[in-house]
Amino acid sequence: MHVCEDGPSRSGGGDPPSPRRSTQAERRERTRNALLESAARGLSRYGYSNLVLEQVARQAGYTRGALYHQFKDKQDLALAALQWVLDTWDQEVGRQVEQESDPVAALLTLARAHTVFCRRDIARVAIALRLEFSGQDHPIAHEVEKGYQALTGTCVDFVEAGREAGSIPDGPPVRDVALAYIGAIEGTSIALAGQVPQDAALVAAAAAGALGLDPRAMYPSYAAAPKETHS
Amino acid sequence: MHVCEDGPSRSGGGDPPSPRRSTQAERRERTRNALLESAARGLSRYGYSNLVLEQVARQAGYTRGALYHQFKDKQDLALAALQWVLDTWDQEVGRQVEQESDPVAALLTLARAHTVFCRRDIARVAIALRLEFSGQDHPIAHEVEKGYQALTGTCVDFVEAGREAGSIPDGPPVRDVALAYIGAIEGTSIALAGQVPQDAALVAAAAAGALGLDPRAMYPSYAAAPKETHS
DNA sequence: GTCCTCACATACATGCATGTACGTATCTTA
DNA sequence: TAAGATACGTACATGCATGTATGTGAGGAC
Repeated sequence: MHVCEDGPSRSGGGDPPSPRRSTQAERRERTRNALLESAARGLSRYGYSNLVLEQVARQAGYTRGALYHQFKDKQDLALAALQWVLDTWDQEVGRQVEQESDPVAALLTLARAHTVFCRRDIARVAIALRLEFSGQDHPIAHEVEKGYQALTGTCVDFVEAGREAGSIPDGPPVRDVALAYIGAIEGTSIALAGQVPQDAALVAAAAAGALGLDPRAMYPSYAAAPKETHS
Repeated sequence: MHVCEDGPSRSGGGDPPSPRRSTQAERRERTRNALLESAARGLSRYGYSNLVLEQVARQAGYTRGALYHQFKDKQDLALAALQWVLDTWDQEVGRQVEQESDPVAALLTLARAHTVFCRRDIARVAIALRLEFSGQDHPIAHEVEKGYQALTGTCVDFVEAGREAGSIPDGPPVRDVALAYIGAIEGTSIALAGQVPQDAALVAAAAAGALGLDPRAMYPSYAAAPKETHS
């Protein structure tokens, strides 16, 4: 967002059709974002069918009129909210993962960053929509599955790279391991929502377990434990 | 159920007011079970709000009339279906866990048995209801939370016992570990639904990770994975 | 300043699922 | 067999949320 404030007054010299600053568009964007965030919270809390647009709009400080002015219908709003959450996820989680070179480090960073991401109310949007629409021929189902498939693809690549590098042991098919890894992260992140200090370490431990890695090597909390060398 | 079949024909001699076999109650029970199973599948697939009673009854071979004759309203049906699932879980999973003496063995048995339990359509009932009602003051929410708290209590006890026995390493608070363990099992079980051969081992691995145990010690798949005609 | 457009609010219409009242057939008791 | 109860089907009423049409006031172009 390369905006500064309002009150443009760019009354300088030669200015072609340069809108000094589109106050209209800015206003529109603001309310749109407020509606999207409210919708995302509502979806995460109540799911799609239980989501009442009156409450969504009210919680954002508007009425249903504003909502129907920006979005075609309820489904359109849900899709936009989902996209908004996925974008936020990419910014906050994907960005960190990209900076890791080692595949195992990337997977564990993803687990921890996702846990932090889940500390908000927005976190259960994806799983809620998936539970409600999975297996149906519905645009929302398709969008959610697309997101999951992208994530799965990334994880499959990391697991494969880790196995080739020898840092992830052989075992079940790579795809199944990746699915288990994702499921473990999601499940533990939701189960531990709010347990702020310990959540990241435990999610990483569960993720490590799905990958076949010793979880005690992951975080300092377990470092003090007696070295239980396996047979 | 101590029933045999229908067609009694107990036309022997002296028969006092012995109802040959309560055909009415039996009939009622049959349709009740059919409706409960249908409702459980529906809840697992669509959630509560998306659950249409017309479909529930139809899928069981009845109409909404039969449903409203047996259950007070939709909420009553959902509560009964939830109870039905929990009872089934106790029979199929809890029974096996009780027979384990070692706490770690019990926890891993629970993980594997739960995975097998989840291979049906009934499995997502609990998490679906929890997602839809958590944080609300609703009877369904209370019932679901009661079930989760019972499970959590059991797992907390096992983790404590395991730590005292030295088979589970020290680390985060016991309760957090138990929550992570349960979340890992749920998440992986759902994510791997259908991957019949490998699911149990991977769920056990994720659960082991949450507990701080080396997952490779858990299942033979990782012990000897030499072949693997990976493409 | 006039006109137009856009952002948003308000009021109305529609649909759909729930819940209820009532009708019918089967079983039970005498 | 007759009378009552019970299991279930059918038809109607209600509520609630969505979607649409219409109104109002604040920008922006001239």
